[in-house]
Amino acid sequence: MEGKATIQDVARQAGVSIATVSRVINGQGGVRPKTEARIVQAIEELAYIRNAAARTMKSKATKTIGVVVPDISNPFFPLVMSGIEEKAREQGYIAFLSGTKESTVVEQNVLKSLIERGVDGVILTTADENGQHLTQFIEQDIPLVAVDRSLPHLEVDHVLVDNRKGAYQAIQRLILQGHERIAIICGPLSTTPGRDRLIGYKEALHDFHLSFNEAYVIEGDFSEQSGYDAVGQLYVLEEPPTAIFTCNNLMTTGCLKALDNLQWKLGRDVSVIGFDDIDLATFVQPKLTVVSRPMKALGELAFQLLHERIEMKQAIGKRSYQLSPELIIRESCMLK
Amino acid sequence: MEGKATIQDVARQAGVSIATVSRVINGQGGVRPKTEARIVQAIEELAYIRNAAARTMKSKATKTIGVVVPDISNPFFPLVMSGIEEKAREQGYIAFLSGTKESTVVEQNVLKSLIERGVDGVILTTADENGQHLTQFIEQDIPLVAVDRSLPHLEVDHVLVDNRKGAYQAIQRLILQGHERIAIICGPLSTTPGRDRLIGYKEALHDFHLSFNEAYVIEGDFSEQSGYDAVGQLYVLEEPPTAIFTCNNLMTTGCLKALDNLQWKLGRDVSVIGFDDIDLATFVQPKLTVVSRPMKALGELAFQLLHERIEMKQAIGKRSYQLSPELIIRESCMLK
DNA sequence: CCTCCAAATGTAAACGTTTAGATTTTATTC
DNA sequence: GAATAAAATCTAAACGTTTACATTTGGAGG
Repeated sequence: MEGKATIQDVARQAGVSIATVSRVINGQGGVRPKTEARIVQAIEELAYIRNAAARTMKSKATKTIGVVVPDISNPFFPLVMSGIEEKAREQGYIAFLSGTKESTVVEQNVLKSLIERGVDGVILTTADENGQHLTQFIEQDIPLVAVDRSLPHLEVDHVLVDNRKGAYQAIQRLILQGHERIAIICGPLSTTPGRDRLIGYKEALHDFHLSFNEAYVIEGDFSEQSGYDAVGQLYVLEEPPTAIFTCNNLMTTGCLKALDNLQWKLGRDVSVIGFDDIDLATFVQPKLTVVSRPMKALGELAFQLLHERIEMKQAIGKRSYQLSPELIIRESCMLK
Repeated sequence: MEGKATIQDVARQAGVSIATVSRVINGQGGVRPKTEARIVQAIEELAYIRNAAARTMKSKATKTIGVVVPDISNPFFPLVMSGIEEKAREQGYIAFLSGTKESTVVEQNVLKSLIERGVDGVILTTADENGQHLTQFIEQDIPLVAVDRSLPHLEVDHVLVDNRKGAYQAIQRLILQGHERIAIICGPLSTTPGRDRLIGYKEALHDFHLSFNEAYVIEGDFSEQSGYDAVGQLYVLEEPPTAIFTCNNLMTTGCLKALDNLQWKLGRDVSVIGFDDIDLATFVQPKLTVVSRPMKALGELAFQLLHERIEMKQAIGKRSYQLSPELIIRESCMLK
């Protein structure tokens, strides 16, 4: 009774050959009901569980995917992950989750480790959009779906948020409320989301004939600290902005902390619109107006695309989706 | 140049046998530098990546673990996961993450799926502490570590938080501030954390000679909604409590929303202490006093224990850790 | 009670590694 | 330069499946 039972053990116990057992396990039919019953019983008696490694050796597939994100503890990713994981489970897949801490090198190692383990596909929010570190990965042609951050040089599926539009909507709102000095705390311009949200900002200013002022653009790095620091910089300007648009959840958090610290009153002295609808948004007073991304849907769609690619092996062209963010209007922007 | 390169291909290219290649790959030494160089070159030329499935067939180990939690989108778990994942990566492990949606059946399926894939160990926050659904799993004797929720009937390592103490500290604080009508919105009494926090509450009342009042105990289910509803029940009491202790992050969120709705002023009409230091805590006005759990440390310790068990195969006794929570005093409890 | 055919079952090779044990090569000593 | 020991390398057998192909079995029809 030692070590895990194998298909051999089951075959012996049921008095049949391993081929027959295999057929039962895989539900391929062509087995006499009486025989099948014996086999099923043997399986239960021995608590037999099939060995995926051996199975993989023949069939290649592992029914396993990898999910690689820059930062597991950023609330955005667990929400995306939950969408992925749920859909994956429905299809009999199971997902590795790895964080890269925004490091290209770690990302490369993680991907290698995933390839070794034979994942059928990978969903990636890359730490480095230029994507040169991914060549090794691409060579293996394992299906890859980019989420949230694009890989412009790679022929892979994309699931992105329409960042330009989200930012545009936010700025438009602020402008319509009479603001003219609008600052943006944007993400690293080396990333698509960072760049696109800035573009949306500029487009809105342009469309409404407001002038663009360098001083109102602070480039953060998506961290809470950078949001905090940015507010400090804006506050000491000769003409501080009357409205601030923060480009991700963490920087929003930092921004709000800084405002609180500086006694720069949210909703009275300064209007704020944040990116991403975090818990926090409805708890600050006044409640925060935000651009909300459909995070779970992002994950679900990403898995669906990946799954399609895994199933049909023929090459299909690169597909790009841009889900629309939604402006959720609360109370943090006052009329000017 | 098609299909992934195998150790065979490398051997042919380098003009050696597969055994020698294997030795190089695994850094076992006993290979002439010149030979090794040829092999390394061949590996690079062919972009060879070793096949974990085949390797697993011989060595058993997969350098893979499973992490199973009730709810991926509850911020608590990603934080634990980040601790696990980081330590795991350092040791060359990679982790599956699965959510069970608090369902025993899903949990069972997920675990089976993990066993099939040969995980070396599992870190589990179970949906059902009685643990009967885990017998199949235990039979396989795969190392298992229980995190946050205990499995009292199972001989497995535990990494818990001292919930009793955390609750005690919170209630003690409230009592010392002069409160006598203190409510608790606790978790399901079928779970250890649910029960233990209630026990801590009772102990504190007892030690300070306050009488215990059934009406001030509301059993929630750890969901935001249940926290919200609980406050409703407390509010309509003839003698509403002057302080509320909420037993997890989601219920705290629900509680705060309800207070806001009812215009039951936090920190003025009612004091609140929450469990878990969520972002939100520093954003409500007044800032929330909380019992804070060391979530990342929880994950790190869990992996460490698991790793130890995986390494040394000899049976070691069951180990239990209780990490201490910390009372972080802010402004949400006023003197009575 | 044969024949014969389809259905059921069995046999054996392959998947890509690791590794014990056999064999070859190299270096050392006289 | 032969003998020998040590080092390097090779051969081949597993590991637990799946699956093409071979073989057996059970009945229907005569």
